[in-house]
Amino acid sequence: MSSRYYEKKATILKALAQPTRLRILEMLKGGERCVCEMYPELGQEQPNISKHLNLMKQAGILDSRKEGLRVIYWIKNPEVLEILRQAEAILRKEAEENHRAVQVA
Amino acid sequence: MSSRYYEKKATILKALAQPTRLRILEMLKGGERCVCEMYPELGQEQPNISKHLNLMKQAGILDSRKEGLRVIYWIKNPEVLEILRQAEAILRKEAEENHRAVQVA
DNA sequence: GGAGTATATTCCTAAATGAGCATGTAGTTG
DNA sequence: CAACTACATGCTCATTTAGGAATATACTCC
Repeated sequence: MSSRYYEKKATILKALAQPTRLRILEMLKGGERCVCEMYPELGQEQPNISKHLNLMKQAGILDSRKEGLRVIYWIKNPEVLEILRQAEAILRKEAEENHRAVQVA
Repeated sequence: MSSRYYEKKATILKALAQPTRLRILEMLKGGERCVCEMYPELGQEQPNISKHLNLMKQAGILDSRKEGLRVIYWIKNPEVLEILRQAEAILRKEAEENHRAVQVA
């Protein structure tokens, strides 16, 4: 596989691998949202959230449309949800492991 | 969800979101490997590969054991493979989209 | 068309990241 | 136990990243 291939794949995963962006995705799981709804709930500056949204859009994870003054974003690829589910599964397994480790000790 | 939760989830995804590490995972798909086999094939310095391996181990993605002088690494959680598959699916969809866009233009 | 609202872009800074190089450490073998 | 092999760790540097603040742009409504 070409170097470009791995870079593109990394770009997609990198777009998911950030706490604020994971929160945004969590919100968008429930359906599309405008920026104005998201940044207050996230407790961050509007420009910061816009940048995260744009980054994910560039990575092919989100899509958006303009609606009057507002811009509505949504999750473009359902595969993203599956990736998040698998990451959660790994987290759960680790938590169980640590739990056992404590009991053994 | 707590801030810590999103950080942990991001840590797992971040561990995957890097070209060299994706290459390593590609190699480990085929079964466990020692460091000595991997770094020459990847064309990178041994310390660099060791650091990537350790990072993924800390993130709960890989596990390792010592065998004589060598250290053998393998993919600990099969969920990782599913994440990679989903990322590839997104890549394929994007490629198709771009292909259509070119034809339309 | 001017005020107001929603979003995007730019600039700046601190922190994190990835790579190479030098060195340390653990295990093997003569 | 000395030389050697396989890895890991530490240091340095260039680059990337995330956030805030200021500013620009797009759209609406009077």
